[in-house]
Amino acid sequence: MYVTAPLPATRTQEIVPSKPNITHQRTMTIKPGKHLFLEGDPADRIYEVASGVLRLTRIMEDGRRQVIAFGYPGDTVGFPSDGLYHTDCDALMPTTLVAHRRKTLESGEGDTALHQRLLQAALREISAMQDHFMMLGRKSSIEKLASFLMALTDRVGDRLGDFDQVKLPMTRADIADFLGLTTETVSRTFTQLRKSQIIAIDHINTVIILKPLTLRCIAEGDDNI
Amino acid sequence: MYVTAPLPATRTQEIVPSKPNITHQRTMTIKPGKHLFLEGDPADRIYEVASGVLRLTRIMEDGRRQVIAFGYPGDTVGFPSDGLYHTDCDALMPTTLVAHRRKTLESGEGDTALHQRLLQAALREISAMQDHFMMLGRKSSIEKLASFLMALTDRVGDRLGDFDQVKLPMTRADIADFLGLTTETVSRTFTQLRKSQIIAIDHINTVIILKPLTLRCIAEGDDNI
DNA sequence: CGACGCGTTGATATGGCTCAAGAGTGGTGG
DNA sequence: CCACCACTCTTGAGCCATATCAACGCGTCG
Repeated sequence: MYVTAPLPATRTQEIVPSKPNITHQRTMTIKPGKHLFLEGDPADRIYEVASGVLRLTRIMEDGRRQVIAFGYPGDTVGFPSDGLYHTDCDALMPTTLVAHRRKTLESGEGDTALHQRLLQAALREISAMQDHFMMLGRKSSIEKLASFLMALTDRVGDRLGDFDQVKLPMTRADIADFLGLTTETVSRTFTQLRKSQIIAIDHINTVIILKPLTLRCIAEGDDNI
Repeated sequence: MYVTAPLPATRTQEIVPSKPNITHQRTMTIKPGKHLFLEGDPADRIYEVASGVLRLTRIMEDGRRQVIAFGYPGDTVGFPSDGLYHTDCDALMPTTLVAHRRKTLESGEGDTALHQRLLQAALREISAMQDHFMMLGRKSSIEKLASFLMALTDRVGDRLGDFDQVKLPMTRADIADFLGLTTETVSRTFTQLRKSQIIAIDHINTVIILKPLTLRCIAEGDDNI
């Protein structure tokens, strides 16, 4: 049903260590389309994204897909539960990661400061997911897309004169599966925002936010523009 | 819009300490309808539910509500992010709690075993929320309700001869706001499951699962009954 | 050049929402 | 003990937002 087919599992063998000769290997690179881990894999590592973008997904047997999150630089992915990963994770572009032992999070042995950082990342993750709930459960398609664009712009947007600009490394299908919509609805909603002069679209994957305040109002559900 | 109005804030003053004379107060009781904390409150405590049921909610300005989770015995609520709570929390019935200092989770000073337990609870929470995402974003109303009933039955159901039985301490509106539906749709879906002889309903708030396997299939999206 | 993947747009279908009415259910006070 | 009231739940009718099905354009790659 969903265009983006579950890819055949190509995993760790595809990960290219950046500094192959150091004993305590921690930094690595992953190529677009390659999986960092799959749902059900033993979760021995937790990863901090240094550059690039990751995609965390869950897939039902019949192919329905939910994008749980996109992992941007500064994000931490791969939190274990019962020692396993509970999502698939792959890269949307060449992505560099710093890997940490699961023990660093779970027992705190060794690097206390790192343990703290990973723990805080887990707590932020819980908070971010709560936002996402409201979006999935209670917002209209235009509110969903506006929320998504605002969140991404706040996080990784660029100032462009009077406007904001944000690059979208993911496909419309990814956005749809993140927001609980179809690609068609996402596309129509982009068009609607574009025709309302709230955004402009440059080469499909770059969005210019012409009216950030208006977009934020839409995201919050202020229907009186 | 939603029937259950945001209640006036009645908070900690309503919490009844069970053992008022002990210095290191940790166990407490909260009455139905009373708030344990509100979104934006400083998050100085993390709570383990010992008995009863809590409700974690988020509310938009226009009244749209999302139930983030129900807190059953064994669950931990109140994970802080930036030192604040990010949901409201109130009780659906008389509920007893064990309170822990935020520091116990964050710094791990003192009780290492407890620190471990709270950390694991946070990781389980992340995993549980990922399930919830799939439900909110990609499931039909009947799949949502079936998932909800199965999860609750697995967690707190009773064996009743050949059947399973589960009590629902929350209203239809709560279930609707948890599943991203309306009360009418929840009610109609209950009726549909009842007419299909998959469940029976006893006094509104007790559900008997007549065909657990069928219900589980529906929850997973196996449409071929 | 042809094939494919992705995005857009159009036409139509439909699942869940909205609005409305009525049927339990429980609590309260006379 | 009953009458009343407030609240929740259920059911019906109609509608609307989004899904579905389909066609096509565009860019990329072999």
